[in-house]
Amino acid sequence: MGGIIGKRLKQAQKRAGISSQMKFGLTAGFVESGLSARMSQYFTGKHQPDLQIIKLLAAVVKTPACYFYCEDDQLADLILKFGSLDQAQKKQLLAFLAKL
Amino acid sequence: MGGIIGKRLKQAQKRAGISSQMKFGLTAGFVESGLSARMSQYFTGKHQPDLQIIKLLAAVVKTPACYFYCEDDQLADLILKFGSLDQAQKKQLLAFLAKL
DNA sequence: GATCGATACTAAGGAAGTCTTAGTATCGCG
DNA sequence: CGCGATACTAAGACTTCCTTAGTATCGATC
Repeated sequence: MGGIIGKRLKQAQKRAGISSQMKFGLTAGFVESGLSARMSQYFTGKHQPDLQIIKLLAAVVKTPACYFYCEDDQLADLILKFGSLDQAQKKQLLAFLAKL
Repeated sequence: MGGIIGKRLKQAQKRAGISSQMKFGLTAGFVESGLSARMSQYFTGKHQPDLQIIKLLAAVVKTPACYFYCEDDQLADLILKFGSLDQAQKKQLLAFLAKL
């Protein structure tokens, strides 16, 4: 029941090799006091961080912010991979897509 | 000033050929009273709708919800087009991406 | 096995945001 | 002009998040 944001946060943290929710938040620049509770609330889906907060977390794991709102696993995968392409590859991909 | 969500809402409304913010919201199932103000606040970026609300609006314009959080225009375009592919085409696309 | 630190989580109130109400301004049209 | 439709804004009601305080679990160390 964690909600999609929590699920994606969990995946992103694991992928980036961050050892705890706390470190995830600290690296994003959040103040330490009460952070454990806050992060937990995001991960469990109790509360929803707004886009500004998601952007800070997304930057830590070098992932497009919209990834955290994506319910479709295939599309999430696409967003992830797109984020790690260089500009030439992005053009190739969009060209391929146009011909489908 | 408008924020990315407002910008994407505007684009999506235009693309879907919806004549007003009000109709956009009504089709999404929101109650009529005060809706004009609400929609305007979303469009101008004064207030941020949460993901549940974005999902209802996204369904109206047949667009993945994460599109509305996407700041990169290229990626937004990719998300849009991905949403209109059939399953076979999606597989082709992901296969192409794997070979990049 | 007891203790300690680190981690994840929850409850409850204070803080900050959204939603509703009410109203303004603009535009096109009869 | 007068009217309806549209987009927008201000301010309070209302809802949600953030902070404080505390619980529970797990490993490691003694």
